[in-house]
Amino acid sequence: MTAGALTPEEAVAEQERLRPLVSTRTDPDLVVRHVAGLDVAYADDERLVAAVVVLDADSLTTVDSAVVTGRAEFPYVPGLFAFRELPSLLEALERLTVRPDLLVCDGQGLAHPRRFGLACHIGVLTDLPSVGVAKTPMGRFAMPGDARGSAADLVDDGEVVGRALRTREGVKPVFVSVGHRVDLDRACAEVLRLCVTRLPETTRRSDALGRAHLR
DNA sequence: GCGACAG
DNA sequence: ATCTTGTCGC
Repeated sequence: MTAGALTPEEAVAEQERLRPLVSTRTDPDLVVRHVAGLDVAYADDERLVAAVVVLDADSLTTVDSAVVTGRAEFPYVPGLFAFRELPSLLEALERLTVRPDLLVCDGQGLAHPRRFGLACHIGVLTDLPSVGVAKTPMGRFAMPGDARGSAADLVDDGEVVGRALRTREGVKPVFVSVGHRVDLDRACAEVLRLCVTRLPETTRRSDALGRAHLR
């Protein structure tokens, strides 16, 4: 037998198996000094580059990074997005020499049809606190105020699954949701302090690093 | 049957 | 995700 890729049905089953392990609680002693940003860049639908950067949360200085080139073993299917990027991202995380206190993922956490987006998945598998920061919403929301820091509930199927967060005055909000071992308020606070422009520096730098390695 | 649907 | 420069506005 070959170690074939999961079928979509098996992937859904895997999400439902792991979902109960997600924690929305923040360790009272959690101090976020090193924050990791995770992102994947694609050369085409096959070749990809997973990039992880670790920043000092106070100075926003890059203190570590890792890059892994790989191949997508799973098609892009909304709701199963994690299965496309997870293997390479986990490998990149293993190559870090600095252990992050928090993971910032490019995508959703609990704001997912089965409440188990990429941020939850990677958080549970690594047992590290994680948050999801998405550029487009997975749910409905009322537009938050114009000031930096304004926020509004992100609601899906009658549940608050995350928050639309204005990270920069007058600019379209981002969508923050809990991944693992952190609460929504703390998640938003951590994301906000990482933002100089609309997107967190963690995602901006991991994105730039990944693209640079496509060549 | 038709639309929705992270990256 | 990716294809893509200059340009309008504060």
